[in-house]
Amino acid sequence: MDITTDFNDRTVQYTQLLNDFKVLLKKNSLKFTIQREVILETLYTSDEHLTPESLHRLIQERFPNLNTGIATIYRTLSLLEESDMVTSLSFGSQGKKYELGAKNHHDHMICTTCGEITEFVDEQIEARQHKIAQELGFKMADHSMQIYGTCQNCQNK
Amino acid sequence: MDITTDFNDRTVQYTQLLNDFKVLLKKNSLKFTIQREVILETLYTSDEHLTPESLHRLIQERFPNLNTGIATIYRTLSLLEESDMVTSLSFGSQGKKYELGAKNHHDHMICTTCGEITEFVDEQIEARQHKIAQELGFKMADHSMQIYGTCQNCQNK
DNA sequence: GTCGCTGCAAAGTCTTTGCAGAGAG
DNA sequence: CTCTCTGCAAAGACTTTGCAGCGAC
Repeated sequence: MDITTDFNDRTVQYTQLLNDFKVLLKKNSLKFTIQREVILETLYTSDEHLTPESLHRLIQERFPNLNTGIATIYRTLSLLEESDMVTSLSFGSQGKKYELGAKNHHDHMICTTCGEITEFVDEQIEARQHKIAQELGFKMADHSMQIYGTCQNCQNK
Repeated sequence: MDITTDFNDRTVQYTQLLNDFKVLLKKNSLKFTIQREVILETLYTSDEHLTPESLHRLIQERFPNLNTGIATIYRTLSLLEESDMVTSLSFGSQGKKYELGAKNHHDHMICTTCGEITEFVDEQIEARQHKIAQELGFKMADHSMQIYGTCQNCQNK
């Protein structure tokens, strides 16, 4: 794949995302602040699934003079989750982790030894899920699937 | 199906479960107490997915003179979860819910309006999950899948 | 200028822990 | 008898909230 194209795609995607966010804010008479942008941007930049705390730490590192409070992280994550711009994932005692929902839909394979999360999608499963919801009379809004196990790395240790 | 057989099946199942629990305790030099039995038995009896708090309330109602403390509920649930006798399910801000793992494996369809949980199993999905784990080099230990939506009841309101 | 937003610290909630007496093995 | 359990209350961890000043619009 051509690198320039790839870069452009990524840029366009973030611009798009940021724009969606601004529209969302305006629609609800909310304000676009530097803290909110930084949170969205950091979620976008990071490939990790972040806890409120790790997101906070990351933002403090990247923008030390902004001095963002943890309360703002919580408030913004709630806002983003309510608006379906981010989704959260919680498992075990490791707490709640957040990721941008704007990325393509995918499921998660979680290593219970090291905590690593691998993403995947399977069309067959997606199709069955829709069918099952229909059969049970549910109006399906969303779904999540996690497979737990030991990753290749940890198996070798 | 014959009712007597059904009753026997259920009885045997619980006896079996209780026995597994006793073996587990003995193996770890832990003691079999009335509180632990009551917790296991209440989990078995209840068809619901219980939070520590609702389990506690239920036990207080069923055995008022036992005066079981919430700390014991937490301690026993952790013990049971570590030993894979119960599994937990967490979603949204509604906290963590527990269910006996001894029941047959199944996935969950969750109504985000009323919180109702419906169980289901789909062989095709089960099979694909194993295949995917294998392809990604994971040694699969467990998995969970949730479909979120609106149940028939809530759609009609 | 107005009104929502932010950081701070205090307050909540949920869960875990220390302890002294009770109870299982 | 010994050593684990239990209930209680205190401590912790995580999250939310009230407030006064700040900043977007």
